[in-house]
Amino acid sequence: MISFTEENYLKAIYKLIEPEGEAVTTNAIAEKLNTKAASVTDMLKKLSDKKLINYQKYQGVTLSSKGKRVALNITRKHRLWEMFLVEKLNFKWDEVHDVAEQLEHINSNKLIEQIDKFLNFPKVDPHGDPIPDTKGKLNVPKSHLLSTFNKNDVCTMTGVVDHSSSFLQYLDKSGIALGNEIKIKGRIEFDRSLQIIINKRASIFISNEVAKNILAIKINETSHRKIT
Amino acid sequence: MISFTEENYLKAIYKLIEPEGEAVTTNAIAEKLNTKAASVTDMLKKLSDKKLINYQKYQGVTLSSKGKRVALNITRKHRLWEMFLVEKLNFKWDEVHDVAEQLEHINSNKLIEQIDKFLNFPKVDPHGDPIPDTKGKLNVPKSHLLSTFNKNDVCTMTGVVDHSSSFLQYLDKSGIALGNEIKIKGRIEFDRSLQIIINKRASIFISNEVAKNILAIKINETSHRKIT
DNA sequence: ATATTATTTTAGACTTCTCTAAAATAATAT
DNA sequence: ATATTATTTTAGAGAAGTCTAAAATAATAT
Repeated sequence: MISFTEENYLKAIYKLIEPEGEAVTTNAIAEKLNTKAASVTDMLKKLSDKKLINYQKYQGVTLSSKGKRVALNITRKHRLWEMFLVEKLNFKWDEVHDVAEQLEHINSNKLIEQIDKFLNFPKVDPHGDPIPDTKGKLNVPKSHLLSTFNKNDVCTMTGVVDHSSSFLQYLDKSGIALGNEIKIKGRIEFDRSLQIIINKRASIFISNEVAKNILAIKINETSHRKIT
Repeated sequence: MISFTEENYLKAIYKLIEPEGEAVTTNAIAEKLNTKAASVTDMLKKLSDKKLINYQKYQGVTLSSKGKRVALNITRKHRLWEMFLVEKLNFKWDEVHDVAEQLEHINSNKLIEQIDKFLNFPKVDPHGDPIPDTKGKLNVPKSHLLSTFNKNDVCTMTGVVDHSSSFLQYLDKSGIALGNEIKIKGRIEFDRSLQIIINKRASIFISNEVAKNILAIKINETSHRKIT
């Protein structure tokens, strides 16, 4: 049996490992879960005893395959519930996180599979994050930061990096949404802000900071992206 | 803040009080929650300190108005979730209880109000139990045990007393469902079983034990019920 | 009315998860 | 290479909820 708290630790560890694949530190986990390093160490021992993580004192943590399966399953439930809230219950994409955080711990296979079916088996959640399948497979083309595209590139917005309500609400106000076509009109050298055209109509400026938090996939073939 | 466990105690107390309105004993609560009397006593002190119940040593428990409000709110959530599972996710009425038991503790006003709206504001759950409104009001005509009706009475089935899957599955097999018209054809003196006609078509026999677990409302005006 | 039985409460201990403070280890700076 | 700093772990204790065994109270039977 895996407790509510253990599930949260595994999910946090998964999220911290995901981007780079490197072992995660005690402090990083403590910060993510708003708890103290000492509490984390206690829990790491427990998770290690249960073979859910690979852990050696002072050496950081990775997930075992068993732990990864659990983490992906919670992520699957979280993202399906977010989708449900937005698609069926009129929630906005900046309102779903806290509720999904609770719903993800509901334990019923039939329930989550029926939700999946009810939503017609979505591949991504309302923020564009991929929904793992029952086996934990993620099957979505890889996106890139909008900040790495070049002048005249045309792309489709596929996701966000920052999930905070303030950022999501800013995007709403600016008329930037998942699925939009975004064309890079140019970059202002002064502050590295980008001029973009949304859906061939609205032309707006976004800061480089914003561009670094938008994910997209290129449509045309003008040239290659550069690192920022 | 009311914990998960406290919510469960309040709900259990509410359910035990409901039928007769009498103070509830420590042992009754312990049995309902599959726990020990000593644990119950501890929790009763805590709930009493929080003014959620009226409790004096050895004298049994009733709910305070605050406690009743909490209990009704959980009941509301439980029954709305049951309805959701049956109406939208293809659950059978004998499958919903355990999942709803988890879902009822999800804390989000917006969520439960949207579920209510999504279901078009149902008045009763899949077992015919009334769903309290946001204020805790129950607004459904009072039903009676099928065992208390008389020969030639015609009634509509409105609910069940026993909620066990085995009983619900028995009703399914016998073709007895909520909303059915039931006519009392007669009573067999030998074992007090009833012969009934369902929806003017199927004629079957049910034991008095079964009749005591079916709730109904009379349609015609033949005569008056007697106690069993 | 008192003895017996049943119920309820108290006392003390255990589990899970948390914390603070101190000790141990690792990383960094000169 | 060693001193300083930062990170991590250990030790010990607290809160919530549970348990068993024993004590206190209430109910019942004669």
